[in-house]
Amino acid sequence: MSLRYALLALLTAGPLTGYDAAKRFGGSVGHVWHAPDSQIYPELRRMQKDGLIEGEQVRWGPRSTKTQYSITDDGIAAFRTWMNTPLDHAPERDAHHMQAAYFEWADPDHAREILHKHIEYYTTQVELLTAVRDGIKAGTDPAIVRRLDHYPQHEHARIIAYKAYTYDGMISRSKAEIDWAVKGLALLDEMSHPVEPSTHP
Amino acid sequence: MSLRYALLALLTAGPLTGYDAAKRFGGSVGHVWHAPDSQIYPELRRMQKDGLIEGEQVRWGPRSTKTQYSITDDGIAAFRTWMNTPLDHAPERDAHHMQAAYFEWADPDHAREILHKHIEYYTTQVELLTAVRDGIKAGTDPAIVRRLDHYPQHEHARIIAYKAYTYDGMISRSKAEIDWAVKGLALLDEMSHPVEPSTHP
DNA sequence: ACACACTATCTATCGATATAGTTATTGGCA
DNA sequence: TGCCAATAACTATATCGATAGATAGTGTGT
Repeated sequence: MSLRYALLALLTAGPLTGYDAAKRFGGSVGHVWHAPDSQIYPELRRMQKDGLIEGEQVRWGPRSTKTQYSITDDGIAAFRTWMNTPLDHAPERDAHHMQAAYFEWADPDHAREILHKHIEYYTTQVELLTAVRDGIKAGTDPAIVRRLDHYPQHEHARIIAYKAYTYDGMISRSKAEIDWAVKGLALLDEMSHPVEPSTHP
Repeated sequence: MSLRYALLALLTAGPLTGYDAAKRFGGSVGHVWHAPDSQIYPELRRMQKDGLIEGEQVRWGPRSTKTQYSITDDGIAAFRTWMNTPLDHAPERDAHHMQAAYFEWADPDHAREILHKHIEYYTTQVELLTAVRDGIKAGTDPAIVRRLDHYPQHEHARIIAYKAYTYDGMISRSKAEIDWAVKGLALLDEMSHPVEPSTHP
């Protein structure tokens, strides 16, 4: 169900084609919510059927059209309702942490490689997320620019603050993953080469 | 595919029925990997068909039997291979952070409730995870006791250390979620009631 | 003898995701 | 003019996962 609300959220910043939405989910918004186009097109049609959005054929070059979707009043109401509803917490399903729990089954070098990949991945994430957050705060991120255009000045600070807040959370989480993996490398060292006997008197 | 390896991991500590596995995923192991029984029974049959596990009919009371599965050599090899393989990182899909990004659409009181629920959930998680981790370290957790029984003494320290390490990671993550939500409450306060004009001279 | 909670297994269905395509058009560049 | 990347839209398939059941035997207590 969340894809639906992710799409409604995008549409509160103005009309989009399915292709536009797919691009967003592949770009900056995709760091919080990702979806492939094969999910987006059918979902948009379902949402139109449910009256949450309207599709309009707009010109695309001289001899073709594309479908541009706009949020309806019903869509806005549904989005507002969802925004006021606490979400359930999905049961954990974390393959990376599960794998680490059984490192005694891995070669130490492979375990190290696994943790290095983890660090690498989240280091990239931190960079990407930080860039997006800074772009949001500076008002240069294209998505936020487009959004602010649709809202009065006095709401801009709030809109920016909540988005930056979300990205701050994602950044903290990524940094926590890096810290965890670094600790794991130390643990692997500790468990691999035997402890030197103490030379204390 | 990860359910398969989660099941193999469980089976490296001894044979299990589908019901046993379902109980584990509902219990302490379930904090890292959860699966409903409706997924477990068919997956076990597929794994048997693939030669990773063997099923044996064992007596259950005077007039019934149950199927107990044991890991095969092929299963051990497959698990070891997986344990040496870095996993892909799934694209983000975080409804809670996404929702927070659009808090300007929520009533401030509802947004606060949402964050309070978040704090409540992860506070419970921290308690549960800490209890499990301490039980692992103390060697009282039933799952770890059963596992250690199957392995020589000199491996016990490693087995315990990696499992405690995993739970430490989950605990840190849960605490990070709590911190994030607490910051969110402060932000909501800041954004809701207007800043008093400074009375500085 | 019966109630009842627990153990054990299995099925059906729906929606969500991942993967991998196909088809066609546009707009810019060589 | 022809090529090509990007745009646009859609399809097909498979697996995953959530939810809600059905069915039946076991062990305990009354």
